[in-house]
Formats: sequence, structure tokens, C-alpha cells
Amino acid sequence: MALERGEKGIRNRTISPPAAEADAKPHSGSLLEHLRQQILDGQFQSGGRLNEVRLSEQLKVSRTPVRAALQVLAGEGLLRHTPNKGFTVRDFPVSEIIDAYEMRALSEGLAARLAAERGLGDETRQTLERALAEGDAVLAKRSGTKGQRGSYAAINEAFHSSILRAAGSDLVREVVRLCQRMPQASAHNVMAFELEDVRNRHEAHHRIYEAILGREPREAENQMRQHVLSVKLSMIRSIRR
Amino acid sequence: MALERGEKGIRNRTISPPAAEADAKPHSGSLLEHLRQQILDGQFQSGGRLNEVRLSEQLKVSRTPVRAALQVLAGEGLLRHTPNKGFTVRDFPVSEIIDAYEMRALSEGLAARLAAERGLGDETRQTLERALAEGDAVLAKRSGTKGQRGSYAAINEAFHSSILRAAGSDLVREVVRLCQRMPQASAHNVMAFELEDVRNRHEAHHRIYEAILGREPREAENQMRQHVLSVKLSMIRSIRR
DNA sequence: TGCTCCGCAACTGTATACACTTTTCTGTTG
DNA sequence: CAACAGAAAAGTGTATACAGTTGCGGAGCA
Repeated sequence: MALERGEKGIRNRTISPPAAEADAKPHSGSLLEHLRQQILDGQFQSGGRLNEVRLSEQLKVSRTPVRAALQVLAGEGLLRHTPNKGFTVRDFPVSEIIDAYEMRALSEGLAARLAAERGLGDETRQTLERALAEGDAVLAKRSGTKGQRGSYAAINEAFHSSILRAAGSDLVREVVRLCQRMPQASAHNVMAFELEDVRNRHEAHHRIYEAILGREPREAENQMRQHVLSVKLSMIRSIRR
Repeated sequence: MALERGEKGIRNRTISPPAAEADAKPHSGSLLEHLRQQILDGQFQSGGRLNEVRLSEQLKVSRTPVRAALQVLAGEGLLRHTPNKGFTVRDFPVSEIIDAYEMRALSEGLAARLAAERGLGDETRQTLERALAEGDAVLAKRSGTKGQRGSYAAINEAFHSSILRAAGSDLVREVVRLCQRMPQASAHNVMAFELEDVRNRHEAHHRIYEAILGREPREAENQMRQHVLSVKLSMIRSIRR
């Protein structure tokens, strides 16, 4: 009974206050992404409760779409739901983070194997070669600046996700996503590693690519597994500090 | 008395289904389970749209809790959501079902390895031994009746899920769940296999158990992988009919 | 001071109203 | 008869009201 009924509610749209236009239209989908990103970035402390009314006020929507997003995120395993208590950020113990690298080694290894079995499309091949070339270029420089690390992170991401796509299995992609889902993991994240390690891993990228291109499934799988496991080791070393 | 997730490793003397299907209190949690089960059982045709109002009428609740459940299921990847069109049952192509066995071989293999590394608790050991003994008993009989298959299915399930629990990694459990999530897979399901195959696989259970008990991670992992891959082969054979 | 109990405030769970979009149906026209 | 336009119907998206539950704090009492 709040609004008049007859007038094609479009005019509501223009009423919004002049300033503060962070998201023009949190069209539900973007709301979901926004919340997921916030959680992954660790902006809600692990184990903490998410207050629906506070969130809905902050995001300037009603509780309904907020709850919708939270329910999806709970389904994804990023949040836990307790009846009559609401949603809390799931806590991932360190052991899970370690195990996740084992799992990721296996699943990305499978992806490499499948890619080798099924072959690369032209486009994927180009993407991979570009990732390799750009990686060579970025790592050629001596110093380990922050910009360098940021660039290489993007290149690394491109390389891995291309192979995942090439594997042609949604399931494998989903599994890898599960492995990368831990909020704190991004905290420790990759970038803290030695430049030497990064160079070695980039060399591994070359070997992986060669194996896939040469249609050698076993070799591709093994190379990829070792590659991911080496990241695990770097990570463990870096945690011990 | 808010027991809902129970499932402690308590000894279920004999395998018995949960039972109790009265819809006295579809308290949201059970609604979720109900819908998930219906989908897994293939009661909504793959790719088909789920009508919220119809569902809410059938289940005698309002659209709100129905949507809540659908959103969770979409997060789990069982449903797809399209804006302004609602939820549809996700379609899993056969290739995904095949790939899922590869993934499951790897992840259950990892579980076996972790279990071997970390050791078995008394309770788990007992559960596993009971599963082996009951399996021996059930398979001793000559004929391949339906009851026999049903019993063995439950035993098989108990064996595998015990090992998953023993691995102590939520992530690994989740991955295996992803692999078993395909609706149609239950259709082709296990039961259609030759008794001889089942006997062989039960022998493999023995070997896996021995390897875990003997703290031989590599052996346990390999045995489990081969075991699951043999199921894949049976499945492929059975699909070709 | 320390304890219990009651009541209030805050929060979540569900129902319902309504806005908006898509689909279906139907009558008209070429 | 086919094609189309437009209105009605059906369905989804969001807001809001209200009911049920939990948690906290303060009054009362020993």
C-alpha cells in the first residue's frame, strides 16, 4: 500500500539520490558476485555471522535478494547456515588449505591429460603461447617488483584457465574452483614467493604446454601435478614465516 | 531439540533407510533434502523448468522457502538459474558422467592415501571391517537377486564413506559429492552390473583396507584408483546396451 | 556480589503483495 | 491461411509484514 498503482513504476528509478552511485543497479547477479568477492577477499572475518538487515541496508536492497545470494553462497560451500541463526563465513583450517593443493594437483593434472587427449583448438593454442611468451618477457627482468608479480599472476591465471577450458569438462573446472575457494588462501597468496621459484614454475608451464601440444596425456598430467605440488611446497615454506 | 544433521559415526547395526515421510513439518531443511533427492532421482526431466508456484502448492508452503531451496541447489550446481526465467535442471552430458569417474578415482584415491597417512580410529576400523564381513556374507550366496544388490549397495556406500570420513578432509568429501551428483548417473546406477564384477570389486575393498591399515599410502591410493576406474568400465559396458 | 528469571530487542523464517518480464492466446488483416 | 499485434495470463523478482526464536540485560532475590 505504499505506492500508487497505475503508473508504470519507471519513475521510481530517477528518484535515487544524486551522489553515491557505487553500483548503478545491483541486479541480483552482480549482488551475488559482489558478496562472493567480499568473502573471498576476507572482508568478513572467518566464522563471523552475516547480518541480513545490515547487509541489505549497506547494499540498498531489501533482505530478499540478500538472502537469495547468501543461500547460493551457502550452496557453494562458502557460507554455513544454521537454522534460526543465519549465515556464517565458513572457516577453512590450514590442513584444508594444504589438502586443497593435493586436490588441485590431481584435478589440474586431469585437466592437462584431457586437454592432451582431446587436443587444442587454434584459439586456445594462441592464448597459451601468448601466456608463455609474455611470461618469458616479464620474468626476463632482474628485479622482483610488485608490478612484475601482478603481471605474472595474471599470466599464470590465463595459462591455467585456458588449459581448464581446453579439458572440456565442467566438473573439473568446478573442482578446481572448490580448491581455490578458501578465503585465507588468497591472503597468503602466491605473490609472496621467491622470484627463482616463479621462474622455475614458468619453465614448467613450457613443459606442460609441449606435452599437451605433443598429445602426451601421461606426460602432461605428470608435469601439471608436479607443477601444482611445487606451488604447495612454496606455500608451506612461506607459511612457516 | 534441533537435531537435523546428525550422522555421527554411530554404529548402525544394520543398514536401514531413514524412513518417516510424513509432511508434518517441512522445516526448510527437509524441504531442501526432499527437492535434492527428487532431482537426483530424475523426477524432473533434465533441462526442464521448475515452476515455483506449482512446487509451493505441491509442498504446501509459500514460494519463499521453495526459492530458498532452489537457490541452494543452484549453488550446488544441480540447477541452473536464468534471470526472469527461473530454475532448470542442469543437464549432464554423458561425457561429463564419464569424466566424473576419472575425477572420483583421483579424489577417492586421495582419500585413501590420506586415510593411510593419518591412520584409522577404532570406530572407523570397526565400521570398515563390518562392511567387509557383511559384504563377504552377502556375496557368498549364488544368485543375484534384487535384495542382494540392494544390500550390497548399502554396504558399498558404507565402505566408501567411511574412508572418506577417515581422510579427514571436507574438501575431498565435497569433491566426491560433486562427482556423484549427476541425476542420470543414478539411473544407469550400479545395480545393473554383473555379480562377478561386484565380487571382484569387493575383493578390491579388502585390498584397499589392508593397505590403509598397513599405513601404505601409495598402495592405498593406487588400489582405490583402480577400484573406481573398474566401476567406470563396468558403467561404460552397461551404457552400451 | 552473584544468581535466576522475565521481558524486550534484535534477528531469522515464512507468507503475501505487487512490480516487472515472458509466454500464450486471440482477433484482425494481408 | 499465415502472420502479426496486442492484450491477457502466467511466472519470476523484490519489498514488506508479521510470526517465531534467540540473546541480552536488568529487576528482583538470596
